[in-house]
Amino acid sequence: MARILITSALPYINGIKHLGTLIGSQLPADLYARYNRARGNEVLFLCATDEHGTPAELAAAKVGKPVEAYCAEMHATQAKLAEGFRLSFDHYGRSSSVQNRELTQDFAGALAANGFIEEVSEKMVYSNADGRFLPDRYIEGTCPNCGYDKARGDQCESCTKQLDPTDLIDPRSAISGSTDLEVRETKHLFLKQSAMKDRLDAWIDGQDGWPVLTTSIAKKWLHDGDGLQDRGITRDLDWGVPVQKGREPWPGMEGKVFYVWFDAPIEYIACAAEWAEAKGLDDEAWQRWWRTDKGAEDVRYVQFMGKDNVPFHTLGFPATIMGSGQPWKLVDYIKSFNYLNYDGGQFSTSQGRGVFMDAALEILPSDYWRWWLLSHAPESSDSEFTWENFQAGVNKDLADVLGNFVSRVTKFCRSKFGEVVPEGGAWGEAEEAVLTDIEARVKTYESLMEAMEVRKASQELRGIWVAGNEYLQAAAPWSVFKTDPEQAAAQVRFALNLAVVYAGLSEPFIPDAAETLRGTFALQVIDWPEDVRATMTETLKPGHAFTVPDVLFAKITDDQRDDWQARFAGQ
RNA sequence: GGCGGAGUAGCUCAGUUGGUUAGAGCAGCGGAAUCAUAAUCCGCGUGUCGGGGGUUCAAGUCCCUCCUCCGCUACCA
Repeated sequence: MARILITSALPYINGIKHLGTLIGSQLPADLYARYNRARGNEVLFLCATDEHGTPAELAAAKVGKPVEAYCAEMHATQAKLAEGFRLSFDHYGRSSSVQNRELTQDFAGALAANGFIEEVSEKMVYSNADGRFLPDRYIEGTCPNCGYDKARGDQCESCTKQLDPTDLIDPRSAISGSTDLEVRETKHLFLKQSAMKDRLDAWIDGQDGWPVLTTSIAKKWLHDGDGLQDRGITRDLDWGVPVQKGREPWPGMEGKVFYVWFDAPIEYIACAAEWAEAKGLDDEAWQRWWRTDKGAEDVRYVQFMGKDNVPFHTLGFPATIMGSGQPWKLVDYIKSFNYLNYDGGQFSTSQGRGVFMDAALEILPSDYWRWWLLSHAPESSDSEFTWENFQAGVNKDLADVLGNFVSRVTKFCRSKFGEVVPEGGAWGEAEEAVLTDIEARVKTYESLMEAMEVRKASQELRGIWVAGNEYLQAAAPWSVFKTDPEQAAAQVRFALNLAVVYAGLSEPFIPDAAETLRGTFALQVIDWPEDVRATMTETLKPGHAFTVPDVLFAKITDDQRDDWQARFAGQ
């Protein structure tokens, strides 16, 4: 039994995430976690909210709440939505946890002790009206290049020229609009990533079979320009992990916090500690997942994330671990995703454009979203959500192919034999042929799931569903029944057991439907069909009672589709 | 500007290290069946594989060049 540690990129706390975020990390991570559990592997699946930083402070201020309270509320909201989408986290933690605070401070202390921390004095823009230092992009002004009057301090969106905040003409705070700005000297800690460049480079080179997207982004950062740059890991903010050298104060860094991208990945580790605490387990319980000196040597660690997160997971976090000199587990495989676009453009939080997690669950059950998103996961390039494609995909795959298969066989059985698995007859060549076909397909499906080929796995699963309809069409028990009821009984028995196999195979994609089928067939549990033939012969035996289910997946109508398309268009 | 990804049938996409007449699903057309959510099953695809040039016995697949779309570009996360 393998041990697999799975983490999904941490969703940021400042609001409800859209479907692109969901398919970019959490959903495929959940698919992989569910699959591995079903195959009997020991899984620890972790995710958490990323809570620190300026955007959280601003979002809290906007609704007039203390940032701690705001984060607590939003965490609860996101946790509830995650549950709604059936994301099977073993623990959904918070980067603001005590565990993460201490671990982050410990890492910084270890890095400093090993000479990987440098103190650098910088000039930053300070807003007197806001009472805070402003990150570059929170400074607005007129672009010296093109005259655009809403250029940001990091880049002008109009002419795309990269800027320094001091380049801007008539700079003002993007938060308050105040022009009472000044440049102040401030000291920050930098992580000397450049000193670990060769080590990181060799580590990336040593990885086998990582997605091109993952390695190409890492390589770009390693070799672009002057190579990997050192990175500031502290900020002049109130909300974050206070800068400390382990348990000791850090002279000269009073009042500063660590940068979110320093403490957020560490939360992957801290989250395991939170999990242990929540479960009433001791430290060894989580350390065996994370400390290679305490049992994590044989753990396979897989991370899921969108492409924007790749640099921090391939370079920043590994540098933090390597530089600590401590035996923490490094990631074994990074599955990265491109972006999901919405109906010809991008999802936009500010414009309310696209479908967000809360709205999605209000209009349709999670299985619909899970199936369509996973079967269209942006693996090789950005992909696009359109209502037409969504409607067509869901109706065809879930309602027509899978749902209707279950419906036709259970209803036919009820009308001829009652709500009980019929006895009599025996399987013949036709059934043998289908069995052989399904067995081969299941093997393919399993290897695709293991390779995290999400789209291809969904296609193979669909093919397995189609095989059931093909069988029924060819066997035609409704015709056979007229002359040979026993033979028809055997055919129906075969098809009913096929539905059980489908429930097991489909659970990672559509857990609610799998659960419905479990109830339908009055089974305690539906396991993964390790041996399809055995499952088919030993699960639903003659005389086993079942209940004809309601429609498994109602179809999306054209009216609904048009209505939603208009509703989520934004602006 | 730099870097990366993509450009294959009306739509969404597959196409291993170059090798038989370039594939799948959806949509469309024809047929079968009528158990089923008018649901299923079978059959039907002459597409300049973005343009051009090159290497090769052979290129969607390698090289060069150009075009288009998208992303990233390190202080939003």
